[in-house]
Amino acid sequence: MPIPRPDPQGDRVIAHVDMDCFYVQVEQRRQPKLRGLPTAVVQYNDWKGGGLIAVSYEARKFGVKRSMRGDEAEMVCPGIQLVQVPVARDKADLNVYRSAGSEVVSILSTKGRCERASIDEVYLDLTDAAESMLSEVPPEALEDIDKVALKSHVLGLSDDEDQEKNVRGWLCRSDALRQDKLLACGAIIVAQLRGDVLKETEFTCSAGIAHNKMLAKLASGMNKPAQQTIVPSSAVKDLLASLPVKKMKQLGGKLGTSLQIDLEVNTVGDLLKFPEEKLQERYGFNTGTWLWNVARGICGDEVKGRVLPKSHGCGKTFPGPKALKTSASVKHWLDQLCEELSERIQLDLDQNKRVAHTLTLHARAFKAGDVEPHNKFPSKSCPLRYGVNKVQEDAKRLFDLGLREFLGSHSKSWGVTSLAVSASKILDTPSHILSIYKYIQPAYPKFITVSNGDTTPVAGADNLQLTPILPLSSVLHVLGSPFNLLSVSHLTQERASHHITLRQPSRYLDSVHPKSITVASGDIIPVSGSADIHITSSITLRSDHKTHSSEWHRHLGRPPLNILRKALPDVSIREFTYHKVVTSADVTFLEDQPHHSQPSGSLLSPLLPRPDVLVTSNLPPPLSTPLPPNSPPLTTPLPHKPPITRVYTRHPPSSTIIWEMPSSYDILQPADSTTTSTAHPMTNYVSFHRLSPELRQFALSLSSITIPTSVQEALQHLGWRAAMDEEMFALWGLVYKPSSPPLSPSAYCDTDYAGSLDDRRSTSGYWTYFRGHLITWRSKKQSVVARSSAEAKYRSMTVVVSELTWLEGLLDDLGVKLSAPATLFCDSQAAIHIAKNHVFHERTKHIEVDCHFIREKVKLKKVELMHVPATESIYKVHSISIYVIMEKLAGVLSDVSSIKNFKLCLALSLSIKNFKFHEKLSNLLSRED
DNA sequence: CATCTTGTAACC
DNA sequence: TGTTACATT
Ligand SMILES: Nc1nc2c(ncn2[C@H]2C[C@H](O)[C@@H](COP(=O)(O)OP(=O)(O)OP(=O)(O)O)O2)c(=O)[nH]1
Ligand SMILES: [Mg+2]
Ligand SMILES: [Mg+2]
Repeated sequence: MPIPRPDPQGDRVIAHVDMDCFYVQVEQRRQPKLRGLPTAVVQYNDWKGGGLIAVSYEARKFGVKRSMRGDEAEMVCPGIQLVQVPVARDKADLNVYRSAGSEVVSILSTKGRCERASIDEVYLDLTDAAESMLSEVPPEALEDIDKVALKSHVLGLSDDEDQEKNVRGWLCRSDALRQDKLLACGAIIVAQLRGDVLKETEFTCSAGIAHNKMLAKLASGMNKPAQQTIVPSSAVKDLLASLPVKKMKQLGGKLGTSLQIDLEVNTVGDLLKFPEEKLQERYGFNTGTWLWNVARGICGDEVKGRVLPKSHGCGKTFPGPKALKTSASVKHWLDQLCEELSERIQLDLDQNKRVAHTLTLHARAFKAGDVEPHNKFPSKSCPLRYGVNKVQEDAKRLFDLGLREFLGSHSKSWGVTSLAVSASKILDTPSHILSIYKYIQPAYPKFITVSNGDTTPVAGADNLQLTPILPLSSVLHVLGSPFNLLSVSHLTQERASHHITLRQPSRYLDSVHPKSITVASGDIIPVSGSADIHITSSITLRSDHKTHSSEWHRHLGRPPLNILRKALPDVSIREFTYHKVVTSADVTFLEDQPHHSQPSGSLLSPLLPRPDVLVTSNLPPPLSTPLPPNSPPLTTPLPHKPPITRVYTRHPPSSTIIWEMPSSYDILQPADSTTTSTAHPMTNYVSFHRLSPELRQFALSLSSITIPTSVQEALQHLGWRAAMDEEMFALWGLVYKPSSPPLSPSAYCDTDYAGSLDDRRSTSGYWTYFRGHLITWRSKKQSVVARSSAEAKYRSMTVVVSELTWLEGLLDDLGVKLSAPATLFCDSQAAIHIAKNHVFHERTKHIEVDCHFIREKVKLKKVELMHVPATESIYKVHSISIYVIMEKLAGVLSDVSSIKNFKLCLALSLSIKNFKFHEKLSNLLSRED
């Protein structure tokens, strides 16, 4: 239930976007011949043709409804195309819809705060975008308005013969209320976004544009498919007066029924006559207030800036005779569910750097002979430990715990009718903890004997994570080999989610000329016509369809390209599309310990009959025909190989890297588990409680001067405002040289060594710029205890270097030739010294690897290190973490993910930090007196 | 015990 | 921490 609150600002511009018959569109994109046909997506189909969960608009005309049985749908709509939901591990696998949803979100989240409300819908807060549009290019000044926008429905606007002209008139009215003008701007922005979505994903959607979430949601459903509806304030009263209560979100269930039956309220308007107190009395304070507001079209619920899910779950029902009656069958299904869940949280970790902290088990069960089941199977939860086996083990334990409670003293037989596991309390994680492992290559043999007896050189090794697209089933163990192998097709797909740029000349060979087993590394390189295909004459392109850059960037967890484009107004950016490219040069192995098959085969699914790709130690001749310009990606499947007689077995994974986390990983635990965390997860790593006693004392002693609690508050105070201006100038003015900004990225890194005296781990942050534009930023707690501030600083530099390397790679992809090496600003001469010099103090394994990495870069002139004197005010090595301050502000600001807010927040944080620094100084001085 | 799966949020 | 409602039911 939304928190009742009066509308904070009545002129927000909120949009709700909902995909049209979403799963159907996803399937139609996969099988274009289904387009235009009556189609439905059906889940399982052995029993009565399965259940429908999405229905195309063509099929709806025949009366086909969601939740119908497949058989029934075929009766009312002969010839209906029924597409089955993918199945994995004998259960529905919704990942393809999840990632299609993410594709859409990555486009819709570019114009304002975006809340992913379900797999196919988002709320957008377009207030800022609409206001800048109104002040810069108001609709009335536009000569040409997006056709999509002209097709908007405007509630309360009388019909006209030329409806488009009519709508244009409404959108461009110069004497309209400011509120309506803002909505008009919002509608134009939404029209643009919907056009982008269609262009980039081939999906259509519908949208509602209004002043709050409730009305926007209502509107998005009023005209479907592929349309948008605007709700001006003036239309709200009439709209609600005739709206059946059940149509309103949250009133479709019991509460709505109670309104109808107990209060004889049939339309939302009918609610108007009930005083707030009456509603509160009957339905509780919060719900009562909410209802009272709903009747008036008021909804202060804010658009949360959240595009990732807060939990992952998977479950399965075992209806009727399928009920599970033995502990072994429960274990089997729990294992399946946990395997899927593990893959999904691992993917979240890889892609989003988030860690789930709670595992919950839900089940439904009955007792034999129980007619009136009086108790339910209780849900149980426990801390989540990463690793498939551990999740499985814990889930089973939770089940057994629940079962004992469910059965009580009875020892009757039972049946389980549903099982579900979920992972929740997902927190953001320091970004580079895992990346350290990338640079620690396990020792691997120089040669390997493969299944046909050949000896072949090993070109390289790598660590990979199991993911949905790189599942256990693609991991092969070769008898006699100390390594396990991956199939190239799976590996390629896996690699598609990592950006690996081929810079060095490598050997490539064609998988059409295989000779012996090994595994190739997959890669992504940009392809523009034929321009980039010169890397080798023997590349095999494998891609089912072109993948748009936006999708790659989402995979890469990167900010949208438009930020970068903004930085390059005068540079023509090459349009490009990424294709998946398979190269088969480097041998990639997984795991440094071989695993052997287990005699009891429940974990072993069918063996892969043969390896996918064969590679020889000798380069085969290059492809005789180079790929022609603009050739479409080859979709040829890998060629059929003769069966190989060697036995391959699979094994449970043990490569889950999080197991190998240093024990310091537990710093991610919330400082105080009873504290409710704020919306901003940083509080879980850096928080007031975690400060040393001295620092805590100090922070508390600052009460004499009011420290602003929000950016807004600070902006109103002249002193703070001036301080922020100064910081803003220092941060952005310093870098930005409008006359001729250098074509090279730069970055700053900062470390608060003493910011965490209690655990001696440093917090570091970085921000990267390109021509004065902030491109990426992050702050995190370092995972390793540093021995000196120089080392702490040095560590944060290695992180930012990898970020710069990425940025350079991206710019290169975009065809931007850099005019100078990237610059890394750092305030620690000592750290720069470490980076520039080959000799330095003995280090742990971790830092040796890191150091090596950064020194290579410096040597290669990829990065230039610059010392920024502390007086330049960007970096002052204070003992107060600006992240502690930022975290507090961020809690209030609620959205540090937008660049504008981030800048303001950072500037204010630095101001506060400076202030505290001076306070501390004067404290120290006075004490010395 | 045959509408399945999965996500959010409030309340306790 | 566990339960319930709602969405899409
Ligand atoms: N498993 C399951 N999935 C559902 C159910 N209802 C909807 N979904 C899935 C399939 C839908 O395509 C997707 C989005 O739901 P919507 O309510 O937005 O409906 P849909 O997009 O299909 O049609 P629409 O054009 O929005 O009316 O969510 C359901 O009852 N069970
Ligand atoms: Mg939809
Ligand atoms: Mg929807």
